[in-house]
Amino acid sequence: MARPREFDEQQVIESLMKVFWSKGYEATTMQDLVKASGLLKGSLYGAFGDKQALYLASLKHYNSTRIHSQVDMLNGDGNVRRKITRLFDNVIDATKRDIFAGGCLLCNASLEKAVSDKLVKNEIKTTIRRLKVAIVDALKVEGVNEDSAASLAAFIISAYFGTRVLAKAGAPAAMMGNTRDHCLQLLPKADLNRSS
Amino acid sequence: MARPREFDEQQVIESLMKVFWSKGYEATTMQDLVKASGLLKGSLYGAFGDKQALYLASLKHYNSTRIHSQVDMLNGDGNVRRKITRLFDNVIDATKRDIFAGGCLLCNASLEKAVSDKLVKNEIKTTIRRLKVAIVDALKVEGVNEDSAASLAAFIISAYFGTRVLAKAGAPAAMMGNTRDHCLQLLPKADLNRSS
DNA sequence: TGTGTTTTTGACCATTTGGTCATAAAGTAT
DNA sequence: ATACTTTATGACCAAATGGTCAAAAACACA
Repeated sequence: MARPREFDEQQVIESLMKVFWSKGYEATTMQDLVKASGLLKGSLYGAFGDKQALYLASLKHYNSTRIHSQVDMLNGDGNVRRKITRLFDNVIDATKRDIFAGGCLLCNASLEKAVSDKLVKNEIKTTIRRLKVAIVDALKVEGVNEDSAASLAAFIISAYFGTRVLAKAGAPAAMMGNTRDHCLQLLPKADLNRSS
Repeated sequence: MARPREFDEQQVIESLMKVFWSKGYEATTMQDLVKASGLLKGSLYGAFGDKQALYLASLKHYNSTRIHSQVDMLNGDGNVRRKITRLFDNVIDATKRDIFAGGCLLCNASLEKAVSDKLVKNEIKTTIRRLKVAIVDALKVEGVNEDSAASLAAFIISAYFGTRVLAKAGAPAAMMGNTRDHCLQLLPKADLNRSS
């Protein structure tokens, strides 16, 4: 048909995302994105669109690679206690591994772009809804009724997001474990009927 | 001695703060600040310093006018349950009154500037510490031991910050009340000994 | 009234910003 | 080969950015 792309789209988006992740939308310049991606400005615009589109694509990429893995875990096997534990521990582990100071791009986007960019807000709401549904379902499996599950899931997400904010504000790593343990306290205890 | 200031410093800072509050640091231009304050660029620089200094001053003003009132309330009379209830309800009420979409400047600063600006990070940490100490003290009054109180206070702040993020991401107003109620579940029940 | 000091003013600046576009290059299909 | 279509390239742009500065203005004090 015509001249083919010389770059891998996913790979480029991953590199763009890292910039937005660590610097935020406004503090990121097209120069930063050009340098990080290895492409030239014209190619970036041609392939993805303007800066807002690049950000939206980056956020979607973040959600589908970083958040969706958590959703899959929540939808997988295991009891709720184990799942919520892993929800936090996955972040704790990642924090210990990297020195990366970007925090959670989903939270960052919520505070920096949700109000000013409708498409971003929509992507955020959809992703949070997915997270919530996964937690609700995991709770219902253990016999928690619909309303309690919905209420509890929203609360856990609040606590989860809050820790990501506090962590970026310089809170010690132990704080995240502390928050995790308090969330566990609110969950139904292991089903003793089933283990007997 | 010399020519006196023609403006009220607190009043100007209040107007600057509102801009940073609603737009964030990077998205705010000196033009925005000039328009909002009524001063000219030269006066702003002469009186406060550069943009970073304006932001830091705005954040400190936010903390001393918006957060410190919460700290005072926590340090005042009443049992913990009532205090934590009011901690959330004050925000819920303010949200219902204003259509203002700035969220919490302390949270915004945590995600946008804590990593890149040491002075901002310090101000944030100091303010959060004050919040935490106030909650810890309120808990200790009710007989909660030091360690439990510290752990619980940190958790409540996580939940509190998390709701502010979710709210800005478009969560319904009821979510904040839901988070409040779950926090209350973790608190010691009203001291029945004392009421008998 | 005159002197000294600080503020106010707005013109000015280099640099950077996000974004465009004509051209060249690189493929594919005939 | 040739024509056609898409991509890559980098020069280019108007506008906006944060920040400066010399001059004028406004006060306090002697």
